[in-house]
Amino acid sequence: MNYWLMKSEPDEVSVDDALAAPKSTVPWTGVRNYQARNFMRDGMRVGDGVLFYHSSCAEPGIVGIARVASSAYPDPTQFDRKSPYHDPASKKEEPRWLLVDVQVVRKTRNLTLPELRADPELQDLVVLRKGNRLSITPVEPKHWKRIVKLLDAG
DNA sequence: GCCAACGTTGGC
DNA sequence: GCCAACGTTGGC
Repeated sequence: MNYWLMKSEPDEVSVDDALAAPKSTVPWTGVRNYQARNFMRDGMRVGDGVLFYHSSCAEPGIVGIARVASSAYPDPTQFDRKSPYHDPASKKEEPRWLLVDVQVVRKTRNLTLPELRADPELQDLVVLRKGNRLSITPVEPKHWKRIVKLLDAG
């Protein structure tokens, strides 16, 4: 079992939006970065733990615990001309972009970015690295445990 | 809105 | 294959 942190802009899909969806599950559309795609394609398994992170918002931070709910499959928005994620270079028979379904297990308090940065045990969390822009990053088990502990501590 | 950091594109 | 120009991310 692996662990991941996945960023979503709450203006697009917030943790509340995901909770309100059928089975609290949303397709993780719009990933257009090869490294992030490869994590979904090659690294993720159903049941993997996911930290649901809100980015590009007033208070960035971890706002929920989720799980990987499907294996990787083609992201339909790449073929949708009206979608901002449309990729005219991608072919149906050879899709360039993939996604997984993500199921929210529980909403948590917002464990904010400053709190994460302030924790000595999370110094080398991938998402905290300078210049990191990847929307999907692996999370080490020790970091997962620490973060869950911080979330439970309220 | 600014801008640092990084990824992608395309001319050569 | 190099690398300058450009585009995007995302915190502030």
